[in-house]
Amino acid sequence: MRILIVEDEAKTGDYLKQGLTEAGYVVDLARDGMDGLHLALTGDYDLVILDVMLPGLNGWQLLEAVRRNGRELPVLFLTARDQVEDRVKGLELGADDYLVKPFAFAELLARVRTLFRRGRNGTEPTTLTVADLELDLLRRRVTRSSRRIDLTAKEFSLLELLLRRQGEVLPRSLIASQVWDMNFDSDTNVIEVAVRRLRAKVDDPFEPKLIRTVRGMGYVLEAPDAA
Amino acid sequence: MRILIVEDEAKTGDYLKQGLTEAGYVVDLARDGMDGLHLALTGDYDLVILDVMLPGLNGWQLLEAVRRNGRELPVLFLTARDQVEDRVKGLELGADDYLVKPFAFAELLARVRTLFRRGRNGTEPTTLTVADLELDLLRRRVTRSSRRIDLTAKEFSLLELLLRRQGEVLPRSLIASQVWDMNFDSDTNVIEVAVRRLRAKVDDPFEPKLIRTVRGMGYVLEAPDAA
DNA sequence: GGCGCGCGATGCGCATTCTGATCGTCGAAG
DNA sequence: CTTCGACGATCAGAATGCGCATCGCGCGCC
Repeated sequence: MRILIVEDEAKTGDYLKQGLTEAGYVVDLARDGMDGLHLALTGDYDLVILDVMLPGLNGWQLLEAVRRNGRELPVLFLTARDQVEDRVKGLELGADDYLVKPFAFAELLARVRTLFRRGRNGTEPTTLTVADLELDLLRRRVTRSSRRIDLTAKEFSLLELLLRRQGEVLPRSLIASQVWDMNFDSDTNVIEVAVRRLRAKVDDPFEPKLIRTVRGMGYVLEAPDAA
Repeated sequence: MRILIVEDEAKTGDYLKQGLTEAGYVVDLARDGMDGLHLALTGDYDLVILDVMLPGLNGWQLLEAVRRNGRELPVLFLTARDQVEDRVKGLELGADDYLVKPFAFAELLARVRTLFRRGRNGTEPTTLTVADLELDLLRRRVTRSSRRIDLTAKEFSLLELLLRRQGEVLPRSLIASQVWDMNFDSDTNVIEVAVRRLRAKVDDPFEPKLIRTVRGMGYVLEAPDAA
């Protein structure tokens, strides 16, 4: 299992390389976009981890070049929190997943493993679903009962979090730190409002309701079973 | 479940140690970075709680050293509010979560439990049971005899504590500090009231009664079998 | 430069929790 | 066996604080 990391920031790059090596992968590290592209085209990698901000050639330019060469290489994007636009671009270009910096290493590892699984079984669609609700990470599209739903960036991000951890009650502090980059100032209710808007789009026109409020605790997304 | 706390400030350290011990964990406390590192590498811990500001060796240096030794140890960072930079560094180094000081103890406890669930993948169970009573931590749901019971936040928290320490007689002072964030003012009877409400939901409609009062001592939850 | 849409802040209603008073019960001692 | 003291149980009203709907600003797009 060979992984190529393209990351210019030395500290992060070394850290990633070390961690993934310890996890049992063979890892190469390129420090800029041109090196990265060269390695990606010549080396025989099973996965590329790609920083968006790179000197020389940025992440999605690199990805574009790789795709033009007809490579099916799975790509995992790393983006800073304020580069959502880039992230979207990357996904449209055929990145298979992305991770917002800063991230927990365990999270990265999990994504990497998922990508490998996918790679072997042929390309599975990168979608998250619950009941008749479906979220397509690549196309950034949401449907429910086959009806297309348009979401804003925040709404999408929130729904994505809820879907990734479906069945779990997510405390507001967690949501705040994941979807916004704030350390929960309790004197704001942005979260409630965001949930309200999300519900208006994905729950109000449909049955059953998937987003449940757990008073004093947070929110869960789940298919309400009997009992 | 063994936890290592590395914290130089005596007050905070003692407070954490006491609280986590009462919650049922085995806790060691190191007062500086070098001690902490030594313990982290030699002791067999399931989680490290790490202050960023430490004499000798700071939090992320310690973390880096641990990672270099190939340890998969889950790490929870404690950072002051104005040390967001440090926090980011910590996360890049593979911290699994962070908490901004000052924090509510309940918040810490919740994070610790989440880390156990995720890190060890089920070492810490996601559901607690006694007799036909079942409590699902992730979904925050309670059932008895397969009948769904809706609990409020406080009720849930209280029942969770009783279940985690089932068979033990829990003094009121302990309950007060774990479920409420207070140091027992004896001139209130909130606990009795809360126990009453909880009993009304989980014991009154069922047999056998699981919550028992031990006069002069506190409360126990247990299945009243022979003995 | 105007317009529209997405975002975050303010004020209300209600579930939940606490307060305080009273009643019940357990245990010990006369 | 009876009585008394103390601790715990219970109840109803009060207060807290949470979650929701509405409102106005501001950014981005045309």
